[in-house]
Amino acid sequence: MNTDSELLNPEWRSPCPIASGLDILGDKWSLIIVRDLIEHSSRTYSEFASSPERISTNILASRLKQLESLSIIERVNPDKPSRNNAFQLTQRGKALRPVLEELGKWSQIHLKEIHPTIVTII
Amino acid sequence: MNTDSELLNPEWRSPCPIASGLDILGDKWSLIIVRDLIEHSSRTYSEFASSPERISTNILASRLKQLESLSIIERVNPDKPSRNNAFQLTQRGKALRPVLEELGKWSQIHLKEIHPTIVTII
DNA sequence: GTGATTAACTTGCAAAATGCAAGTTAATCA
DNA sequence: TGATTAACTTGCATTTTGCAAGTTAATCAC
Repeated sequence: MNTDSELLNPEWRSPCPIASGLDILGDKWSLIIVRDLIEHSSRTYSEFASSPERISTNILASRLKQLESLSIIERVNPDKPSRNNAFQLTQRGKALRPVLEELGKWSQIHLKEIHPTIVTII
Repeated sequence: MNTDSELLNPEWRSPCPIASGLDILGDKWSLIIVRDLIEHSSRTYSEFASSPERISTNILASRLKQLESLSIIERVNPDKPSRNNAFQLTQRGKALRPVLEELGKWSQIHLKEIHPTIVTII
């Protein structure tokens, strides 16, 4: 599990902004969560869990904590109990949209020949 | 290690372009290699290994194979022996530049308060 | 109000990926 | 032609991921 210290000070491999972005977002799941929140604007724990990529619940909990600690996502109702208390993007999280848009565009063009069922949007 | 089958048909979690991009590039190292090639246009194995992020050599070899199998990178001299035979980006690899640019921009703005030594470019 | 349901997690363990140090091989240099 | 070294590979420890099952507390039906 993630300790508070891991959440509050990630380990940075270098001063490079690209490497630093990958230090916190460079894995298979973090940006999937951000994508869900760009598409749906607000999502509960179980809605994330039922996305087609099927993240497992322990990884989901761990990533939500990390993204919240980085102020990329936040609770819709911070003072209410967690049941049905959805997550949403902060301004910082919304600012990731161009990154995902460019990745999506690249994938649509360059993966379609090796990924037969990839979907084209727009 | 990567088998030929893993290299030739990655496992796609879903038809979503963003998820599919992350299926092949969503890890801590693949985009670091692409970044090095955007900065330097051509790099040898040992030059990659001496980047400040210090990728270990087995992971480096594995990622270079995967990126080559995806036609994101290629050998500068495909018919020469591998010693001093550098890698370069293909057109497909060069097309990742906007993804890295957007990630770099985001990181410069949003990580500087939690990453004291992050570098600002431009 | 109370018992059943269920959303939001946590836990335990197996499997896979990563990281480190040391080794191997073959091209080139002196 | 022997020494050097770039480009890997191998073996093993550590960390991360994934799966299945369990726990807890809020809400719903009565």
